[in-house]
Amino acid sequence: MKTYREYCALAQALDVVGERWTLLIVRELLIQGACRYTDLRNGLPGIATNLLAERLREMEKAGLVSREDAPPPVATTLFRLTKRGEELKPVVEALGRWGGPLVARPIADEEFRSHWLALPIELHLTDNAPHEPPITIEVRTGGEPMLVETVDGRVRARPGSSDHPNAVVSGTASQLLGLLTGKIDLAEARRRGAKFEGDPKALDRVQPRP
Amino acid sequence: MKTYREYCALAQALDVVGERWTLLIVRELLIQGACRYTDLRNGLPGIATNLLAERLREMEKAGLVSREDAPPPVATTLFRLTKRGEELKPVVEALGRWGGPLVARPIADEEFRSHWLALPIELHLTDNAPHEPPITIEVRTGGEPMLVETVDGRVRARPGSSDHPNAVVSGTASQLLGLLTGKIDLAEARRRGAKFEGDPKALDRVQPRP
DNA sequence: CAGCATCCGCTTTGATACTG
DNA sequence: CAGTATCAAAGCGGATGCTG
Repeated sequence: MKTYREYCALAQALDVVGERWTLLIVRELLIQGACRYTDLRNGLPGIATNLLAERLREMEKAGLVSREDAPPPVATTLFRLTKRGEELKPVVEALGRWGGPLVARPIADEEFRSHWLALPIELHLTDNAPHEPPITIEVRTGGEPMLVETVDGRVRARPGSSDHPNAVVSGTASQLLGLLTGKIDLAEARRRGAKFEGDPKALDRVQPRP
Repeated sequence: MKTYREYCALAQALDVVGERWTLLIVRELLIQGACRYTDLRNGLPGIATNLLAERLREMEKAGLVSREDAPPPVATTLFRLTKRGEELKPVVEALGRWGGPLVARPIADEEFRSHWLALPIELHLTDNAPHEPPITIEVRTGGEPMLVETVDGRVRARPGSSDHPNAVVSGTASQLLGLLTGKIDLAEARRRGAKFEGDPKALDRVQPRP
């Protein structure tokens, strides 16, 4: 990217992360941790492969990303955020918060990956009873299932499933997003076609209090 | 900008504000309030005039900016952030904070406008004695002077000068930035060529406490 | 198959000139 | 002052091919 050539922290930040795709690559690495090239491509529908390679090189040079060889038997390259790269989390969160209203609607003709739910979940959900025993909700939509867990008074989301979750929800991305962020209640979510099994109190536990 | 077509708040936010120049236009309007076209051009060195016009049109359509005719006798068009546009402040602050380390060095061959100091000043400075009478520091560098004031326990910065400031500092952008954000002390700033007149306690009042 | 590099057509940007 | 018009250069997207 052509630099703005301004002595201004904002402009210099944009010189580094303002190019197309860069912050979405950061999103993938924040959510998924260390990623293979192919994992990144799957999480970034529409990116041209040469652009992904170029961005990763630039981000490595800028100190945002490090490249490491996975130990045998995997023997593949892993990309990981550096400390400096992780520090972009507040930027991603601020943008995600601002963009929240833009996805408060049914999903249109857009791509979706279930692990993207991790962002709004960790942004909007809270543990309303941090001293109770932890709970787990399994969230199923589209591809891989996600686990929503209370831990240390925070709500965490990660790919995976559980043998004994307190509840299991499934539905479209917008149904689950609306339900989890408390924009709609369980009855409304069911009316719209979402499925919920297990303890409704688990949902109350993490939905943001109005 | 081509949209990412992802059902993700971050991607949708970037669809709106991710294009080149857009967040810098937001910076100008956040710092300066309502601006004429020419004011914006002056605060965005290097922008092509057709791009500025195009971005303003897009931002108006996206609901970030409104256009109003200034009352006589000025009779010019003013651009102003809408409520939705103002809500980008946390995004600009997060990026500015992340970019801070990138300008913790002498100014190189880069453009600088004194009003850009408002961002780091309001971001890093605090009123360390909110119950004392308010103070004012005049900051002179490059073009127009800036005023740094304590008000309601916060530190505010705006273009302008004062008849009886508690102190007046002048120097290069990097000297003033280093001094105000407490990265260097007064003696060091003077050693590097900055001038300071008035009450050194005014500086102590607002420099961030380590 | 994972991890790219190359090529090509299209879009966006930047610089300059010009206008009501 | 507040833009529009024009055009070259750079960036992007898509397809394809190469290498360990």
